[in-house]
Amino acid sequence: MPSQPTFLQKVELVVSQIPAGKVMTYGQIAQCIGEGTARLVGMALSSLPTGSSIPWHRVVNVKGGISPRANPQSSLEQIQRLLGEGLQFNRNQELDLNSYRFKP
DNA sequence: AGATTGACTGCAT
DNA sequence: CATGCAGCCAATC
Repeated sequence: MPSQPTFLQKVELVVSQIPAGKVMTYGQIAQCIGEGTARLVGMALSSLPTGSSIPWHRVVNVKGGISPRANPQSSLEQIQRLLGEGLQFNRNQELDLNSYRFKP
């Protein structure tokens, strides 16, 4: 009998619901879960193991861009994956949330 | 067990 | 418009 789901697992559940070509902000995910805050979402994703089946690359900050992180190589990978899904970055290296934000 | 950290966000200056 | 600070709370040491 499994124990109660951790916050991390709740985040994984919501993130896995994001369709390709769309993105969600940290705060939006926290609100969708109904518990925690944007920071907790970011921390949860930081603890995800490499090769996770979770589309964590579809999670961006409220600006539609990639937040600065401990491992810059990972942010680059996130951009590459989003480009591969057909999203387009503007000259500020940010996405247009008015078009790409996933609205449940 | 308690202290520190951090992939955020909004408001103030 | 840029920069600073406070609040949020699980995960980690």
